[in-house]
Amino acid sequence: MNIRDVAKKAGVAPITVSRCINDSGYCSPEARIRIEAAISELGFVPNRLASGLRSKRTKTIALVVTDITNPFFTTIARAVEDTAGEAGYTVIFSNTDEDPLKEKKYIQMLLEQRVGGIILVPAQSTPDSASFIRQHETPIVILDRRIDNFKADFVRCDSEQGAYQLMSMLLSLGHRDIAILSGPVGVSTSEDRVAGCKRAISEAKAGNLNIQTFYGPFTQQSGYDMSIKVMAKHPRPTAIFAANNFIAIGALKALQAVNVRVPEDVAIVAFDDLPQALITFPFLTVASQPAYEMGKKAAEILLSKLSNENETGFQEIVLPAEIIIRQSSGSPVKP
Amino acid sequence: MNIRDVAKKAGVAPITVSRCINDSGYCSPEARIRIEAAISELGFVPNRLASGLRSKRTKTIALVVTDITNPFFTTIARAVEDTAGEAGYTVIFSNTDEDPLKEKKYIQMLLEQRVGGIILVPAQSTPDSASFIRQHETPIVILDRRIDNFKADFVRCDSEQGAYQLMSMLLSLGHRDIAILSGPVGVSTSEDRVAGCKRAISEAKAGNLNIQTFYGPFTQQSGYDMSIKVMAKHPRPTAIFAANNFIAIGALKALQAVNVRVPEDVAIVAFDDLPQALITFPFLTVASQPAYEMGKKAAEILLSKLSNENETGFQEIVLPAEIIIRQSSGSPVKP
DNA sequence: CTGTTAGCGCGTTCAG
DNA sequence: CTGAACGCGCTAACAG
Repeated sequence: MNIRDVAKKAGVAPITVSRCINDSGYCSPEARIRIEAAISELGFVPNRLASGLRSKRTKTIALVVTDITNPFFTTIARAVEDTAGEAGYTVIFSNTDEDPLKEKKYIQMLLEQRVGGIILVPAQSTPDSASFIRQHETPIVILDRRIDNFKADFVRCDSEQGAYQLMSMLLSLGHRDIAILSGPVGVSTSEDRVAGCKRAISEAKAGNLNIQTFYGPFTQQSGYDMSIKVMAKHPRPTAIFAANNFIAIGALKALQAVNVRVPEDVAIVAFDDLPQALITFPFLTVASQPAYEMGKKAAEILLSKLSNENETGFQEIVLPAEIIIRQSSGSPVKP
Repeated sequence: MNIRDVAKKAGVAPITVSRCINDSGYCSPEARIRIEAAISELGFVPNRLASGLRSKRTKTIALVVTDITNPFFTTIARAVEDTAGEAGYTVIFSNTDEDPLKEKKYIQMLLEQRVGGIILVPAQSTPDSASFIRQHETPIVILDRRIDNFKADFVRCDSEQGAYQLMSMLLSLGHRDIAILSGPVGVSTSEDRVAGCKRAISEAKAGNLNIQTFYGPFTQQSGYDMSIKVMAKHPRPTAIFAANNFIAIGALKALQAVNVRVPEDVAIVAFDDLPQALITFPFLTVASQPAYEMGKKAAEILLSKLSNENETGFQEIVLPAEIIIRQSSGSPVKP
């Protein structure tokens, strides 16, 4: 079953069917009616493989993230899918588990499928994967995390500023012994958040500051382990900055395990909010990232690259984090 | 750049390159070495569009779910991707938002792409979408929810039994006024869970039972709204059965809003657990579905259909729900 | 065990 | 504005 069968049935040439299906070129209204009738009568489904092979363009894009179980990325995935779906694109999601090897393998697969473009949350800040994509003339948008020495469209949240605000809050509440539970070294969001904290600290000019910084994966386990370690220290910190949602939850569980009250004994602030649909009692004071907008913006940029080939240079979109004050910081709650 | 270029460089025939890349047919070790050298030297990436067009098989499957923001489906997505990825398959995820029209649109797109097979969580129990897929000779595995009058491979959790156990627990704890906050009518998981409740109720043979059943979408908002309504009734229920995780969270928020304590004033049990990575203080007594195993099993069945064409009829895999007793039911917590 | 030939279904190109 | 011919890159079928 192909467009020739449809053409025969509708009494037109195959190419007319093609133009009708793809809205490329003119197709007379009466021909369109006969063609559509033939299509539904035959149950014809156009073959995008053949179409893509011939035209060297596919209506498929890919989103590569590092952890699909993190609601932050789930929300991004949804945004990308909504945006791309409206434009008639299919989205392939891939999950790298922060593993550069898995990332490389998936990118290879995506290029083999000739996806039209890729939105990449890089597992590491080296440009290998992104360069590989670009070598194959596939448009790319970098999302969430920076890649060193690589010029590209880039959508991210202002991690530095969000962390700065959270840390400033802790300092203004009088905390002097603070633990920073960061994400992994070599990931820009980790580093920006630590940098934001450091800026707040240096601007505070407070005396007797005791700031400890720990690095580990963006996981609950890591947050738990780092917190247990932290709580054994003397002097014990009176506040914790958690670099993402999973680390924060790990920290809360650890403090619960060692019978430390939040926020009475130790205050906690965190980067990344959790979706309200999943949380019964919102408790954490957070810098919330506009995940949906980030995904939407990334998809829009990619789609515009795919329609207009006019290269207008690269853009960097930086969206602000929103500070949401709740109980965990021990700070006065907004009315 | 194509396999002919590679073949020329390696001094073999194009078909030999093809056989080497796909491990189909024999390729001498020395040829393989020369071919691999040529591939990496040229930066060649095989074109799966052409391959799929010719061979009428693609290394791509699709997973269609109704709500990608629900961790239950996220976990399934991850399982499918892990399983398929190992076998060299790419997965396309689609999200229907419980909308049959969106479902139809996505399935059309997937068939156009000639995916090798589809794992479908149907938005409704009518066989339209599934029949459409089968008409196009694409293997299909139904996941989570039953489709009426349609024979197919089917992987699900035993909703009836899980609900039966939860409801039995409430009854044995002495509750007589119970509200069932169900999912939508016409979705088999909803109906099975209500049926399980009803079986427990009829077996209990308790007197003075006052059971009210409400139906609504599987969302937090619906859980909230139904709970507010329920709490205004006289006599007020002393226990709530929530048909999924989102409904349960909505119920908890509603009870909090009207100053009803859980479990002291009202006990709550729910279907679906929430991932531990997202929850600080696990509180809900639940029937937990083996989401990862469900996704894995569905993917395995689909992949086996794709490799062996030997039709051995259809299988229905029913995995048990696990009852996890926590505080919300007011029942004695397991040691 | 390897190579040759032909064609998958479509869209580009150029002619009518 | 519509149609005919060709070829995209690959592999099935068959030959050597």
